[in-house]
Amino acid sequence: MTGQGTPWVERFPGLSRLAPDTKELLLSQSGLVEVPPKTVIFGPGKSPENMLFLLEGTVRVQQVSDTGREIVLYRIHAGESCVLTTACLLAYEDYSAEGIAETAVRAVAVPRRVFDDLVSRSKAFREFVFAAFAKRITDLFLMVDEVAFQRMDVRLGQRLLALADAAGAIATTHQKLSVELGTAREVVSRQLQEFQRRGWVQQSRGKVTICDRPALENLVENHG
Amino acid sequence: MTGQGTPWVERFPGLSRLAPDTKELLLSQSGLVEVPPKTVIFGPGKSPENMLFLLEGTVRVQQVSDTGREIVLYRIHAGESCVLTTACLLAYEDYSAEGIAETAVRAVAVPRRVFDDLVSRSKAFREFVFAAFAKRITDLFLMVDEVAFQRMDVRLGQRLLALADAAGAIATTHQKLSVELGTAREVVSRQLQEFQRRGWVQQSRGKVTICDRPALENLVENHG
DNA sequence: CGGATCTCAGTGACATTGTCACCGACAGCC
DNA sequence: GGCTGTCGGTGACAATGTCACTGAGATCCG
Repeated sequence: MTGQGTPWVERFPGLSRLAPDTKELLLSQSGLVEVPPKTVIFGPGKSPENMLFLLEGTVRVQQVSDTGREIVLYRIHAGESCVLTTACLLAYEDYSAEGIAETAVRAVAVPRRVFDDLVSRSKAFREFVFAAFAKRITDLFLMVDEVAFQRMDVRLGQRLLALADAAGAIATTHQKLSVELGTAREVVSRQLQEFQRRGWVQQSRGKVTICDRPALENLVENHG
Repeated sequence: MTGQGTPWVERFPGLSRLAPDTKELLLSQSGLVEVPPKTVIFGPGKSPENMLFLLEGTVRVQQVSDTGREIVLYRIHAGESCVLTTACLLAYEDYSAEGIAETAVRAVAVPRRVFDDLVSRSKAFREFVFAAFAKRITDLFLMVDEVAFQRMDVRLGQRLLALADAAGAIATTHQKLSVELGTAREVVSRQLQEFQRRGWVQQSRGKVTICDRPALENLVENHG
């Protein structure tokens, strides 16, 4: 898997510091995988057998409740790894989270055996792995905090700002936004109407456009 | 730290499988710590420098929101380790979780250097560590699910059942129960009144007693 | 003992959010 | 054109969160 040009390990901030022989091992023992958008990469009844390192695209990880409702837990972007989710799934069978390719995804698959070998040999690799775990766990702490204590309008404002492109446009439905926040569609509709009434956003079918970004930012900053 | 009788590593399900020399290393390079109840073991502005393995007692980990509200994230019991929380705190300074000794706690402290050495050398130790991470993360997934989607009466019922002793007694205040669930005291008071009205619990100052355990279990099972 | 003070729990009014049932508007597809 | 599915709007109601206030026990100390 030594591609032309810069090898992929250089694109991972934490991995570029690996020793040359470790990089070589990682490069030679891994394989490239590509999946189309909307592929379910892992989920109930579908465990991954490899650790993935994302080169391109994003993977959305969401929890599906037995009540049928859903909430987005986090996303894995290019330059990040799936190690922790994968590790969880390997250790515990009774999970209910699923990972879905939001875009076309290119990733490097590292077999479990190679992963374990690398953790054993390389201190830099260990630091990469533990940093990924740590980041994920602190993010989940903040997630719990947000879901438990933050007002809906603030959370919606946050997501709109995070999902908007440079022009302030967001191509999504109220339904999808409600899954982002783990709430009901009607709640999103009501909040967006209120935002529109205040002149902060414009709506059309399947699309939301931010008109007054500073106003939304102010809402988020002052959390109410 | 080679105590009399069985060494402490034998009390950890995942560690008893370590190779003899690894156990020896762990035993010789670690120290015993004891802290009184209510000690803040880690928290904002107080990073721990060691990984802890709990021999006795429990540690409560809770998130403190900037709004002043709190929620219990999980507990660490005897036979479990603090590795992941510790790892997080070492990696990220801007956390807002804190760990508090609920009881008197006896624990073994393993320096970071020794921890890293063990991860490098022992496959069994790696499995122990990754299993701990995996368990914690899947638990946090479920926690998010519960906070986002579960009804308050069901969640309160769960906690009452979990916290009650054999006689069904729970020595706690409504305030403390509200922190367990991340809600307001008034909400707990109202729910407990409803439970009492139905004859499921008895209340007195600083104490709740379960009278009809099957009824509560039924509430929890049928989640409504 | 009596009073000051604190914690604990109860209450009502109200705001926010979740649930349910239903409706019409729009887009794609024969 | 009509059929069908998705998308979004609406009103009524239930559940939960917020606020201000109350009194009942516990503790402390004079």
